[in-house]
Amino acid sequence: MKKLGRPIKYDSDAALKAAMRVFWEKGFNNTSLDDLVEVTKMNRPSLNAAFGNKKEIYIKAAKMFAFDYGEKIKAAIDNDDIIQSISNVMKIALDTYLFDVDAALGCFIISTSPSETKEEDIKALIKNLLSQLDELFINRFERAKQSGQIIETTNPIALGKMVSAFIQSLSLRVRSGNNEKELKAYCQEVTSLIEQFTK
Amino acid sequence: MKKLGRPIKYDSDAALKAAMRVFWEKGFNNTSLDDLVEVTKMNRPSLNAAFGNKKEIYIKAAKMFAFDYGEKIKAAIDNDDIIQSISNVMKIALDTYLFDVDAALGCFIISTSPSETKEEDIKALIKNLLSQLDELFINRFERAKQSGQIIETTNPIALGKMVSAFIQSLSLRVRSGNNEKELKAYCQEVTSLIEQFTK
DNA sequence: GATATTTTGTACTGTATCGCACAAAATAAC
DNA sequence: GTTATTTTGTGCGATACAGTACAAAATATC
Repeated sequence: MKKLGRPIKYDSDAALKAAMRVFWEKGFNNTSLDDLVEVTKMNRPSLNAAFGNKKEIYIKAAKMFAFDYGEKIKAAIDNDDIIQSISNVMKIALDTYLFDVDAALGCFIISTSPSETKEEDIKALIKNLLSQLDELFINRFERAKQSGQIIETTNPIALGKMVSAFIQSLSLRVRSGNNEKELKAYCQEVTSLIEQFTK
Repeated sequence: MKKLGRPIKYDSDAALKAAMRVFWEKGFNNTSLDDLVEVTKMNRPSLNAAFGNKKEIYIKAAKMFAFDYGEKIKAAIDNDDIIQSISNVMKIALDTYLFDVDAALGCFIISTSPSETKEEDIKALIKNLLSQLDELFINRFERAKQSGQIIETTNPIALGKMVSAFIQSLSLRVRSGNNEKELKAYCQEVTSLIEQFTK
């Protein structure tokens, strides 16, 4: 059954993706509604009807990023060998942060949210991201310890938070303009360090 | 010899500190010149004459933060015992990031610069901070290895970048609203992890 | 074909903002 | 005391921006 009234012209999902891309590059404040109108190919009232005001669009974009990113990380971490698992994660993170050839944007949230922490709901985005990353890696290292891949004296929680920190630092390194060669070497160093904890 | 003309009313150093405080809390874009006028107790033309335009004020504030922070870290790292050394650094970092009781602002640069990377000179602030932190910790771990405190098979570079990453993550954790208890526990975990690399 | 309903597109309103102009004030030099 | 010089303080001008009002357009229902 079709909807009454004039049909919608825009592709809601593609529009949000495009909005995400601008926010990701320019941040919340440096992105204007005019920018959003341009990249989404929507007009201002439609933007508002579809996603709410500017802050609400930003938050929807951030959540979209976090969800997609989370799915990719979960897929990458799913490997029985702990070293391969972490190595895959670092690779996916770097791919995501580099986004495409021209744009080295880092993590959407780490790059754009901390300057907006006056807004409690934006502040919460960071906290959620960090705790999700922590939990993901901690679980993975607990599994690795149970399967005997990690030496007994190490704390899976500490290891998990270590990888979490490395991945956050990677975002900053990407965003601040490190070149791809440096970044790949960095990921390699992380993996090597974790090998020290394996049997 | 006194200067010609009407005497300057403001305290240049105190004004820049006050400006730094606002930028630190609100970020570059959410801080208005009116805010700066208010906290510095200077008028707009004086602000401009003393520090340049808004972006130049921000950069001067960021450099002031980085310098002061660097000095504090260098003082804290100066301890013959590597564990005590890193423990001191984490404590100083947390103190700096918490700033005072009411304000949990994180690192000035990590909290406010990444959203402004369209400006190359602001982007450079991040890169400089990260490489300074890296270098500081790498040097420290190299010394620790030479003095036989660190086990031979570990790479001082990897350890240095690990602490660097932890300290950056700490900033994000502070900024996103983790409470002091959680944060202190986090610092403790970092220290414990490093003990795994000591003899 | 007429009517109701929903989206579109334009244009506007009100506000916040930055940087600067200009005269008054305060001091040193003469 | 007069003049030159520098800072102060007020206020302006120009711009950018977010959100919305309103009429036109496009479709479903009757």
